[in-house]
Amino acid sequence: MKTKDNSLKTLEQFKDEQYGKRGTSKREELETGYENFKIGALIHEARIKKGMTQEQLAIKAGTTKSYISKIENNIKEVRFTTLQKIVELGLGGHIELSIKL
Amino acid sequence: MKTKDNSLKTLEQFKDEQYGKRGTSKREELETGYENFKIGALIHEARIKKGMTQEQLAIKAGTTKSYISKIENNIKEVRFTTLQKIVELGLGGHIELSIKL
DNA sequence: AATAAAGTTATCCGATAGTGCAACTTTACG
DNA sequence: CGTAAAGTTGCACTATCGGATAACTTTATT
Repeated sequence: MKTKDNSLKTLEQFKDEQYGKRGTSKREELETGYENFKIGALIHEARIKKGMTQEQLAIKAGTTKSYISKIENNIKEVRFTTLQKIVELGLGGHIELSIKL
Repeated sequence: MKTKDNSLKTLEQFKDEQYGKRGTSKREELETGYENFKIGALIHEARIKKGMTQEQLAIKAGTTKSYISKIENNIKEVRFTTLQKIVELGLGGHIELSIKL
């Protein structure tokens, strides 16, 4: 459970909660890395917007709720096709991706 | 060199761009994006637009040209963070990704 | 035609994505 | 409060990504 009132978090709030409390210095990694956190935060945000639980999303996407949790918290890396599977099958949406040069 | 159609530069054209004129880059407006896409084609197109070889891209991105080739031909799956690494470090660009519900 | 650059393909193998189960914690709600 | 739903975490396991190297084919240039 993320919020008490069903409202969406900002990305900063999400980062604070997920990475600020552990004591591990993953925070610096967030700022200088490849912005991996965006994936988990994006999926989380999209799922909440659809009003789905992790388990509902997992079943639709053909995976497990534990895996969804790990992805949303950036514990596991995601293969790109897996990301597409979760978004398209699970959330009923689609990914728009562009490479800006 | 893959084909002799217009999408690929000759070696001389490439050298002109890379080592010749170091003036203002006119590539900033380049963008490669799809909704229904094969990730390999996306990377390939972006690489050609930057006038880079697979090997140059590989070195910049911290990988090998054989891996770049396999990705462009959709032989290997790509981890999302690897995709970011290739685009940001290798191509000097960035990914814009959004989930449409 | 010869040579070199660019790209493809093959193979090995350590690292890790992803599965599945289960126990645990946190939150929601009567 | 007590219960259940939602979410988190851990562990063992399998599939495969991805690094490294090298041989090979295709294309470009002289």
